Amino acid sequence: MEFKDNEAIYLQIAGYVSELILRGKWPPDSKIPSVRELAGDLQVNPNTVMRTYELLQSQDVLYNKRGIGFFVAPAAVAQVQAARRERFLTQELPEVFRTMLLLGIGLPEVQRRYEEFKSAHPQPLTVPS
Amino acid sequence: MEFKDNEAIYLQIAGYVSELILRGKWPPDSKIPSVRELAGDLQVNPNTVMRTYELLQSQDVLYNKRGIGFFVAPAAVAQVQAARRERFLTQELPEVFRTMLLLGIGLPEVQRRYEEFKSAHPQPLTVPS
Amino acid sequence: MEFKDNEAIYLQIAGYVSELILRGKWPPDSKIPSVRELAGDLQVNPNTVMRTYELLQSQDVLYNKRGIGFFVAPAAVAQVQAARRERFLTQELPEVFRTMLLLGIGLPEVQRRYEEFKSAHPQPLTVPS
Amino acid sequence: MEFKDNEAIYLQIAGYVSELILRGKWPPDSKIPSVRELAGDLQVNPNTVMRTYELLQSQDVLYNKRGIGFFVAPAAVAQVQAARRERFLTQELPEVFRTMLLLGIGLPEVQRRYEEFKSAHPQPLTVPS
DNA sequence: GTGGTCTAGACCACC
DNA sequence: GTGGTCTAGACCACA
Repeated sequence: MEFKDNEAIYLQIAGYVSELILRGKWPPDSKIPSVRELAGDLQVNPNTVMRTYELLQSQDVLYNKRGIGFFVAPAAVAQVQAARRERFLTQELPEVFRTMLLLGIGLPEVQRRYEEFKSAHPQPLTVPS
Repeated sequence: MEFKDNEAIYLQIAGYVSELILRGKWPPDSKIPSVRELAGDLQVNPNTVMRTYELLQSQDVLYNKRGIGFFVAPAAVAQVQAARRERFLTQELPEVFRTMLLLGIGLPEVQRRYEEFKSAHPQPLTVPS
Repeated sequence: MEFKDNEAIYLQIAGYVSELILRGKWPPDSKIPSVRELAGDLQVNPNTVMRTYELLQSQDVLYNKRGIGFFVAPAAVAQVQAARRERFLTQELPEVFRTMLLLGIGLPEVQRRYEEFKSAHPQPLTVPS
Repeated sequence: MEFKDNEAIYLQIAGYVSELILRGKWPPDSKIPSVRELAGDLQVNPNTVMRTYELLQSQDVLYNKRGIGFFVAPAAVAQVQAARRERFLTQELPEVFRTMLLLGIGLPEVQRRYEEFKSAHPQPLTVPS
């Protein structure tokens, strides 16, 4: 995994973990990789992963069994999805619209690129049924 | 001007200045406010504005005449616009599409909100003729 | 390290750092002294060193790992050397030639002094094998 | 005349004036352009030219007749030439040698370029007899 | 520990 | 008046 330079690594990992949960790769109540394991995989300091897990725990996305590990909270999917959706619709989309108007990019152009994008990324982003 | 807490002030000012240039409020080759002046207006330390101007100068958005002040680079508008557009189309839009697919939000929903947004923000983003 | 009075300290430090890299004292991908450490060694304010590192980072001579420190960019040597060579051959040398013609100083004189210089400065400028 | 950004304009003008004197374009005891005139030609603030003239006057390169103008000092040529030569041999040349060793550029290469330079710039740099 | 940002204040050269 | 540099000191997020 590559990390961008303008966002804290532990937040980028939080996004990564959230997405795995959202896509069902890490199902509810399943044990997720230990701090050290994930840290090794991602080539980061264990403290950093710890921070991610603590954050997600405080958001009720993960829970923790002492001495055993971290687990996906049952309501995590709904929880994450709702939060993500909220932010997308109220924060990100308006910002996108602002930029479109500023640059003179219209909906048709966006639409075109959307179709393009979809055909390039068939269905890897949905939850396997 | 209010500043967000999660982005460096000098970068927010850079965005602010860039947008003024992009909208034609500060035309090419015109002198822009002095470091101290803008600092006073924005209620920040002159060093902070200085940092913004240095950044924009290194990006060929501003240039400088010794002892006189900072000026808008002639190619700044095109430069800024091209860079902004490039980033939007190749970085931001795909990220938006990813999120849409992830959250199951379709184009119609986006379209609806886009119209809503446009009617709420008439034409404050274009250059006055 | 002594600093000249007619050039900004942070630029002199940049030259100093570049030369250490060029000579292989600070190899590619190696961690360089922290901002505070170098500042202490050179007896300057940390902000000043910070400025140097930022400059060199913007020139792709250094890169940075969050919370860890600054590192020599792998391509730094080639990068620095190429830029330095280019400037020397296209900017500095012609200026020297101009001066020579203006003052009536010929190549033999220069050659003589060059040999003199070399014997006074054995090989302190090459990379130790 | 174009000005570099890394040297004070009044110093660049001083170099320009010195060279004209050195080449005999402005002979000893001749009146040189007024401050305003030269400022107009060079597109700079008269204060800046004034500063140049004051500097050169303090170096006995120019002298001044109140209400009439500035004149080339009789000993100016010798004076300028000596100072220029001194600086070239003791400051500039050693620096050039340092760079050559650092970059691995030998005398033959320099010699080659010197001949090239000379043939490209026939004799425009000598004093007309 | 690391970098990153900001402030306050100073001094300077320059136009 | 302008920018440019430097210091001292503070606070913060991050690894």
